[in-house]
Amino acid sequence: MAIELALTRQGHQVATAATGEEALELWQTQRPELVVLDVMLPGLDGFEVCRRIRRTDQVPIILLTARSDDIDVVVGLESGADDYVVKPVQPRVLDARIRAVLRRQGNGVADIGDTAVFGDLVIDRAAMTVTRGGVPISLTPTELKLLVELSRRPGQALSRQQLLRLVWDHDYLGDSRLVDACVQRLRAKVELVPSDPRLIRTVRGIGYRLDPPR
Amino acid sequence: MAIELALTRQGHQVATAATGEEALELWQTQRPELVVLDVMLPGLDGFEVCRRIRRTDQVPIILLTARSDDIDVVVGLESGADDYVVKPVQPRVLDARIRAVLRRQGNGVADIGDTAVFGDLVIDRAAMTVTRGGVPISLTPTELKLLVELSRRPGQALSRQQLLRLVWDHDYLGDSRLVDACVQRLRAKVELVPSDPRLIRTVRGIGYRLDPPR
DNA sequence: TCCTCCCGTCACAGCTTTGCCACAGGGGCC
DNA sequence: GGCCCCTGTGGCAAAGCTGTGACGGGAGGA
Repeated sequence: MAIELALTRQGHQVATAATGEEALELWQTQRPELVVLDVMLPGLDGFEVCRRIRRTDQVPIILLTARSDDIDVVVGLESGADDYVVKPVQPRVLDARIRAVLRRQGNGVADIGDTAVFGDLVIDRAAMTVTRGGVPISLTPTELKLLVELSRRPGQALSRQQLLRLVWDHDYLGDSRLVDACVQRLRAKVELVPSDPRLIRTVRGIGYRLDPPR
Repeated sequence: MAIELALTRQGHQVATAATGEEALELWQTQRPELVVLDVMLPGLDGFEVCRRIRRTDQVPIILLTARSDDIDVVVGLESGADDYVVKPVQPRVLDARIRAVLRRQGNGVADIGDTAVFGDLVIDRAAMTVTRGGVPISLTPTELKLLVELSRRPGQALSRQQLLRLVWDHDYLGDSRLVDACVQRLRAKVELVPSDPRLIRTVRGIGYRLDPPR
């Protein structure tokens, strides 16, 4: 069938079933990475196959069908399918949808969300946690905010005034050791050798910069 | 807009942006569970917004558009979107697709279907029950809602304001001990040692976070 | 070499933030 | 109508964070 050919061309390994029962058997024996199911199958229809697979397995399922009724889409998705595609479909569209589903599947556990990595320093901006070599570092709110702002602009020198505005949210114009003091406290917790900072570098006459390693 | 209304009716909490820039800002401040993006936006278009969000965040994104060109679908999905829906769309179809994407998103550690597991704490969001070590814990409606919202974003720090919006549904700007009080009551029931919380962690200067164990 | 800024460092006092508690109003259920 | 549970508020104390000013050292320029 045309779809099988197209998927094979796109580099997927494909096994095909002619009936719903056959599909279930294939799924059990082959344990595929992803299932593409036509709804109109002899024997068990696609919805039913989908539901049976879902009873025990979280394998990604894409329903494929010529029926484009809204109600079918809803029923299909509520049977546990991950996507519902209406035929006719361009091979590359199907491929894109397959990859979207697989992509989502891929990062199930170690979800690298809003995270920045500098050497062995990991800044998780979603959890608002910082670890070095996997060991959590306890930072105060201001230190954390400062580090986050620096990490948003890696390798870019930020003036004290910019930092005051970003972190402290006030336009200080006078001379102040405020930023320096906070940077010092941050270095004490974050740098391996605080007296020889490798991450938070001083830019003389300007301010500070968070260096990406190497 | 019609879609917002429909989604609200379906029980979702909705925040709307008029431009791409606004969307990015909303995403950053509100940390939604899912983003629905129209491709045709003034300013940055949906593809670009999608790509920018994807640089740092794995939040589910559904692209919504009147353009049904195959190439658009492919471009959209390759921008990192999880689904691509062509307008006009029936509200319940959109809802089904939203729920499919959310279901697919293996949220955190041992999230089976609508159940979240944190150590020996099991939150069944379908049954709206919570057990610890198999023993049911009786929570008040507000406590339950708070725990559910936290469990939907495991490991992510949520500000008091975000929690007020999610759980209490009001935009409080002033200082309030409301969230703290509820967290304290929740901890008393949920934590093994309430004075040394392991699940609901305080993020000083921010708010709270539900930690996935280890 | 010397001088001049600029930056690192430190300690402390004030203040913000949070945990905890008690209480009263209100809503729901009998 | 009465009772009970839930919920929001205010207060209090403790913990911990933060900003400031002074001082010394070091880097860079003359």
